[in-house]
Amino acid sequence: MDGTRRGSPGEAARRSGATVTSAAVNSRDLPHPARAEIRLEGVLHALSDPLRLRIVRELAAVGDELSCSHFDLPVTKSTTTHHFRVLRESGVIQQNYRGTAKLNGLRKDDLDGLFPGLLDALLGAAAREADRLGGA
Amino acid sequence: MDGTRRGSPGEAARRSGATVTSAAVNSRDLPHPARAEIRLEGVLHALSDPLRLRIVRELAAVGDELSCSHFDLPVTKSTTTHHFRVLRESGVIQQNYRGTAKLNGLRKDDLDGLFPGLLDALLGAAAREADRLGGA
DNA sequence: CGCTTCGTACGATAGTCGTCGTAGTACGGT
DNA sequence: ACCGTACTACGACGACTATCGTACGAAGCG
Repeated sequence: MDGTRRGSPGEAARRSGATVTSAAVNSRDLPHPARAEIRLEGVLHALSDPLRLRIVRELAAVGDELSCSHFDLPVTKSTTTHHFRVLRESGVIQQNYRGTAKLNGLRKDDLDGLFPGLLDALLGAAAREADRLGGA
Repeated sequence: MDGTRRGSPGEAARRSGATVTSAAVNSRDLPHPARAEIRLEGVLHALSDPLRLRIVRELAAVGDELSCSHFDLPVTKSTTTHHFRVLRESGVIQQNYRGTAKLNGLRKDDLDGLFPGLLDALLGAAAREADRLGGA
């Protein structure tokens, strides 16, 4: 599977919103791929994991940013961090530190810009499958 | 990643559609997952490999069944077989022996039935990305 | 029948992935 | 200053994956 070298430091240091409410504490910056850096294969791979798909679905349902600790996943903290990192590095979500918490938000605009209709189709498919399998 | 252990030989030996275009020479039968057995995560995982995505794209573009040897992939025969198997076992394609050749066809009906709009969105996204990246 | 073509099966190997535990860093409250 | 909370980093481990090479089976053609 090739590999989106995560090493490259600089770049992609822009926050979209600027968080005007308070002082915008961006002491720690996290490396995000720029929109043009997002690869379809990476997105599909990120979403091919049940845990990650679940995270994305919840994020989409809420429509807002959620902290990592908000999710009640059946894995340890380390693993959770790992999954969020995969999602961030593939360009599916964006993460910003907010004090001690880290807020995760879907990069819906970027995804829709690159692949119109894909995210909705994916989310719809996931909802359908959850309904189909969970409808016991 | 768990799930779908392919190791077990027997099992899942049902063809769903049967899709009998012609005389259907089914001397050697290949195990396909039934429509209800297809899992979104499996499909996404299958499509997250560049080689396999390319195969599916070509299959969709032609709209017909193609033999394995039709594809000119930068890997050996063994690896090609492997990729086609992953695609078949995830429910993305169906394979039928036709004399010495093996015809591969997209399971568009099943996929559309399970996840309406997903395949088209995926194909569209792949086309867009190919255009974006290959537009050098 | 022998030979070629098409594809499979069976290792083998190197790399990636998901998972964990432990230790560590950053921020905020008391 | 101290401690708790939130998340990370690193190392490890087992499982899976992509790739290969070689050997094999099945269908068709001379």
